[in-house]
Amino acid sequence: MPELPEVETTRRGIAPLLEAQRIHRVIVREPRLRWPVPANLKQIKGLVIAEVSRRAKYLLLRLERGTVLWHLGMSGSLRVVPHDTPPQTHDHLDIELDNGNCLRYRDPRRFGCCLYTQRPVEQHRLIRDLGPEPLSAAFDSDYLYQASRRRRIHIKPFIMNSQIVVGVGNIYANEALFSAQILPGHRAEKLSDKRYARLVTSIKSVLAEAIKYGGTTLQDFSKPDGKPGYFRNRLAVYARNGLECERCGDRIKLRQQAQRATYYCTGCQY
DNA sequence: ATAATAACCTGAGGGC
DNA sequence: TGCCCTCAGGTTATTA
Repeated sequence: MPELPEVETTRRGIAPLLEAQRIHRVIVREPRLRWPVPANLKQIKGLVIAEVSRRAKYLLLRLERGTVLWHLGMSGSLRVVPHDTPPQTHDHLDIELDNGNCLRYRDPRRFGCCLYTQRPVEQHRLIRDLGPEPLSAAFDSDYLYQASRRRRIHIKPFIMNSQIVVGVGNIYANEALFSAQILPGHRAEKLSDKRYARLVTSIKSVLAEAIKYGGTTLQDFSKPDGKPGYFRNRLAVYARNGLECERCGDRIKLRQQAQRATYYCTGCQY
């Protein structure tokens, strides 16, 4: 499900309800996630949540001691509800707070994970080798151009590689390449520095715009308040195959690329 | 080292 | 109504 805008939308929704709150207890109904929910998660009982931050698509609950790393996988979502709210199917995990609320995790496909580490989270194996944040100054055209040299991989899976840049999933890779007018099947090494400058600008603007609209709701995703994200109405190519391109009027095409649906316009992407 | 593929899961939707 | 097939927002592990 969630790409960076959906995770950031989730973070903004739950942070004010969690920060400065003390954890009352942890309830694990289904430990079989992407990685099994570890026994040490129970150790967070009694700790105060200092800050809810984000790195890539990971939500980080920074506690007074240690950090909870939370990934929503393809179908995960988080909401804050009164702790006596009856859990529904696929509500796998609750973090109850002293104030009577609980942070509830739902994830039908169980591709997400919830881990706890007391070591500096930057050194965690899931975090350590990640590329720069796409909305940071470190992600610029010079960086991306240099990273692309002697890379024969197609540009679309290249920008979806979290070691190159984080947070760009299938929806926004399609949208950013359309915005930059770059065909997704080009080899990364073939594109000029000038075209990378356009691509970097497009990635930043598409992600920032999607955050502004609260993310994209296709099926599972909803914001922590239960409402959908409205960026779906602003998608230019994703899930629009056969429809007219808003820029040139050609029909949007669909093909498979690295096992993912790729939407593009041969009229104006080149 | 890099790139392509398989795998992990459940649910929704379409065709018959 | 039900069965079978395909597909879905991610990432890691395995293979070439």
